[in-house]
Amino acid sequence: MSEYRPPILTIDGIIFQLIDGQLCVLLLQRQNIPFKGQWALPGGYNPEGETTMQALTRVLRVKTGIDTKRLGLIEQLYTFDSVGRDPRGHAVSVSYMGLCYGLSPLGGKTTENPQFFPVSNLPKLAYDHPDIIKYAHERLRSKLAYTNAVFALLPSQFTFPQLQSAYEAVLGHELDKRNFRKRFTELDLIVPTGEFLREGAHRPAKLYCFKHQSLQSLPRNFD
Amino acid sequence: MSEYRPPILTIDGIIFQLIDGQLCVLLLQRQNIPFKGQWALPGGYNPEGETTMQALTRVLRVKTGIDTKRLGLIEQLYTFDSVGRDPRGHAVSVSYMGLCYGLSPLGGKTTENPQFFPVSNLPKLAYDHPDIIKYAHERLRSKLAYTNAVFALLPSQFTFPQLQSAYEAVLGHELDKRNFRKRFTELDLIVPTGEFLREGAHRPAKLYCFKHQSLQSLPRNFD
DNA sequence: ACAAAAGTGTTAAGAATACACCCATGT
DNA sequence: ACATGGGTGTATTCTTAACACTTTTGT
Repeated sequence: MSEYRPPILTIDGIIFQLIDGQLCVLLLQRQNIPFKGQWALPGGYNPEGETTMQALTRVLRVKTGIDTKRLGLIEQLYTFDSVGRDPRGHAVSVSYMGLCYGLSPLGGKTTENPQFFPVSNLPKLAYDHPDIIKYAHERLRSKLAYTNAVFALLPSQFTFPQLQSAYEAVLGHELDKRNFRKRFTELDLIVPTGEFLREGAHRPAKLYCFKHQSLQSLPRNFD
Repeated sequence: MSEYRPPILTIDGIIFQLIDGQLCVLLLQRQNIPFKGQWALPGGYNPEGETTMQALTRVLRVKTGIDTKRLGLIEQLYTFDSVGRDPRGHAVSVSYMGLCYGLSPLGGKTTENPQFFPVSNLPKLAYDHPDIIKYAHERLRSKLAYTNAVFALLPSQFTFPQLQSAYEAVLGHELDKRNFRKRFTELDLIVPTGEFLREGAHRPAKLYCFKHQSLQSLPRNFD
């Protein structure tokens, strides 16, 4: 087993965020071949001695200025390993899905122009990244349906309309306002903070916060 | 990037089968250090140029005599990558869950004594394999709840009591016979073959087969 | 005739869906 | 006073859950 040679190991991050009621994903513009100039998911090499999670943290920090601690939720998605997926050679990519809120401006001294794009309107993408994003969106949809994962897409205080609009953006269809409020209230996941959000010429909205900022599964599904 | 060194890449298979109404998992007894003599999931190295699925197929064939074509369903589970999980060095393992029926005797000229063990009564296991099996069982449970995955645990012809018992073995609790039959019948996944299974001093059971032997998700959940 | 597992329907409780008006604010 | 989005309840349909006896066979 001494002449054993492993494939290259890489990681990719699919970082979702809601912007203007739209589900968006973080992309950057490649500065090198292959796919120079094209948009791609943030990703990079995973060397020996580093876990995939550590590699992801490093890559996100260096290439996008995002600290993984600012992701409200992060979980391993899938490992993509088609031999031909990277033109440079056999590369196995462990992908992670992350959810965040309010990271739009993207500090960091990066050269790769990181930006969030609406998943409904993506630019031409490098590698098999369109498939990976589709897969991640699918996973996110079901995650939202049977867990409290929305918390990671919202600010610490939020209104019921914001909460509902987060669900609608991810699920891709509208929900009935009264039924949504009734069901979500019964789940007993959120409490009113006592404050209100005033914005515009209309009734202010009650602010709520989640009781727990950790993932838990729900007894019944949203869809 | 020329001095980049990847971790070792390995694959592991979690192969489930029902035996005597119990959910069982395939293990083999290690002949080499580390963990010499202990039971472990079938697994092995994934060299450059081979997909994880190809590596799994090769390893299962060589170590257990099982052809992956005889698995009714196989899907990627998770990638385990704690740096300390293999005492020989940093090894990242892509795991696959497989479901099969009737592979008990295990042909093949193997030296590692492959055997199926009930998940409720496992021997001492090497590595982090107890965690991996727990994770796989959890996934299987939810897979059975919202897809037609049972087909992969049953013979091509089966009775309603066998079908129900497969669910009970995986879910770990009993189901109401009449409700189960009603709901499963409504799903319209199976058709009577016209034959009967006679075994013992009681009424023979109608045999059914699945309309499709491919994974599809169900509108409503079993649990 | 008896033991053993297969097969079959109904009812009641709970969950999901559809639906329309009043409320609080800024201009 | 009016435009804007926030907030609220009920009736109907569908789904789930609980439950007991008859049928067919082998011995």
